[in-house]
Amino acid sequence: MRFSQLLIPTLKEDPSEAEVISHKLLLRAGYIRKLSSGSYTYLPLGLAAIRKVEKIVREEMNAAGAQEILMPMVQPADLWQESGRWQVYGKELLRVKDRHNRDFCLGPTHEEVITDLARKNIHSYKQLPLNLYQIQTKYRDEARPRFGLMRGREFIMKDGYSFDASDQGANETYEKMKYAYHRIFSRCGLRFRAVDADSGAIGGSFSHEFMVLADTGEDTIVICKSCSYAANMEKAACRQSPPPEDIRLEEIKKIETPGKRKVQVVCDFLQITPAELVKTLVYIVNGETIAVLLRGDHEVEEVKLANILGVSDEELRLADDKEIFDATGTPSGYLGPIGLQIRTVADQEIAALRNFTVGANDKNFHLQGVNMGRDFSPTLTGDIRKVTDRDHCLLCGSELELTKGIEVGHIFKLGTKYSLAMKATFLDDQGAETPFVMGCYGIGVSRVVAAAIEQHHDKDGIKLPAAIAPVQALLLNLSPQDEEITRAAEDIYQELRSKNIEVILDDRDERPGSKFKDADLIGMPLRITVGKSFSQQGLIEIRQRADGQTFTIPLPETVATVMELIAKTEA
RNA sequence: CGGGGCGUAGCGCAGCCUGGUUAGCGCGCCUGCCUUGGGAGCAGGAGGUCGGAGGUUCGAAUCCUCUCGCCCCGACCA
Repeated sequence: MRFSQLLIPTLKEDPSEAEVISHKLLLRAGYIRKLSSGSYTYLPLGLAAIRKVEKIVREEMNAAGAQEILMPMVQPADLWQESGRWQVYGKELLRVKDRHNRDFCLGPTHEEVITDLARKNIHSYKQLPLNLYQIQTKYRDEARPRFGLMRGREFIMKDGYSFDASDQGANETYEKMKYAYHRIFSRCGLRFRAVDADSGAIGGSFSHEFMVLADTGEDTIVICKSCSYAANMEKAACRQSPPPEDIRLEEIKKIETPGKRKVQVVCDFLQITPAELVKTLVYIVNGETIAVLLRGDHEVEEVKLANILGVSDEELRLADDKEIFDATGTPSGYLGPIGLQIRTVADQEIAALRNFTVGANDKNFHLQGVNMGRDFSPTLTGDIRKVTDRDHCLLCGSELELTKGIEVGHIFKLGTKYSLAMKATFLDDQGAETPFVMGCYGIGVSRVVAAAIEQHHDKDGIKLPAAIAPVQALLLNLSPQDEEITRAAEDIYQELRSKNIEVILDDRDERPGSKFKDADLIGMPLRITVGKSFSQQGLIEIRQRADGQTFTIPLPETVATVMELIAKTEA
């Protein structure tokens, strides 16, 4: 491939629309162009990188026993009505009508289609287990697409679905997929962690997210500094504070705190720390008003709260000031658990507190010396807060670290949610009609490319890992007018091609400076330069993009050296 | 969906507040000369319904109304 004939529209300046580094570089390096908010055209380099990721995904999925298929992107509404998600899925599901006025949607995911496929074609346990996947463009009408390929409306996804005859079989398949995912992201050259995730609304028993570690990540994950524990915020647990020593329980004192409502203000006024105060939040849960007790320095994790209440997190929200007053007769800021007439959920940390401060349920008053159990009893107690970096690992007690991650993969054990809803069954070895036990496994292929750039770049441009770089080498002919140099560059080019080494020859009539700048920007692992040092000393320069290491060698050794360097990065 | 910002040449921007000649600048693009190891230089040139519609005015990129698009924060995100 010749640079002069490829569409690689590089940009000198950052496009104003891009915020995060991967978005800026993908645009500047001519990998992608935007069509409209959240949808992008993949130009030759961008597509080549995506194909590399796809290739790795295919190899590992096939090796794990999965089979590739391709399902329609436009899906009939009746399947979604059958699973119940036509109503539940919300605005993200882009719905369209055909010429007969029948309802369809653009597939954001394919559980319904695959389950329909299975129920129509799999009838016996002898056909199981079955693991199918596809790599396809997905459409989700995102409320707010952002960050280029990171969160688009339209994006390329590998989605896989497994069908097992038993729960145990499904667990084994899940583990196989987990292993395959580790291999896939390792081969892509990514630093990542698999974290425990909340399987929440989807149902099913467990779920892991594969998170690429990067500051621009949209998700917060919790990882242990010394053991392997890792979880996302919704799921992360930590050690409870130790049970208190024998402390004398004080009497309750009512103290006037005029105008002091915010935790920090009350604490400053009373000369205590937020950890010695218990705040009372009010939630509306399916119309019911519920009080939530939490240490002053902690925050609610709504997914955990929803789980303990046995509802979905969409069914709860914070009450506004008027709702609080109507339900409790007290303005917000002075609420407390003592004497409250509504159901109360306490975070488990409060059990470890003694003689703490709460609102008095009386405007401008707080109570000190309060103790749970003696003075009030919550309806429910449990872990309902977000873990902080001051907490300690549930498994080993070491320090925890909060870090940002980009979700590039997510695996779920679905169980029988869809097979039951859609009556997808087979006959087991006893002749009994049994629902499939399912799992589903997603990888954001286009997002992987963006995440890789977030992790691998410098001030000059992209430094994609060799495994997913569009091509392995960029060959610079610095003087297309110079016959000798051009002949040498062409010879190297032909020889590399004959050895099946992917290479782009920069044969453009540009000055050397521009070629070097573009080379750094588009970021191929190896840069091979034929220029002045060749005409003067017969030497070729090979430079590694990743670490800047440079080799100057005689022309005849060039191709062998290139092959050596490529082999080394693959090892 | 709530809050904020921005739409002027392919890209990045100025001009708008305070209306008034042919609407500017840098980069890119085209032609020629020159130059050739880190985005050179000189000369010439092409390229704009100032996002769109309506209004105010003798006159609108500029003021007003509506509308479309894009970006950011939040909500949302199987």
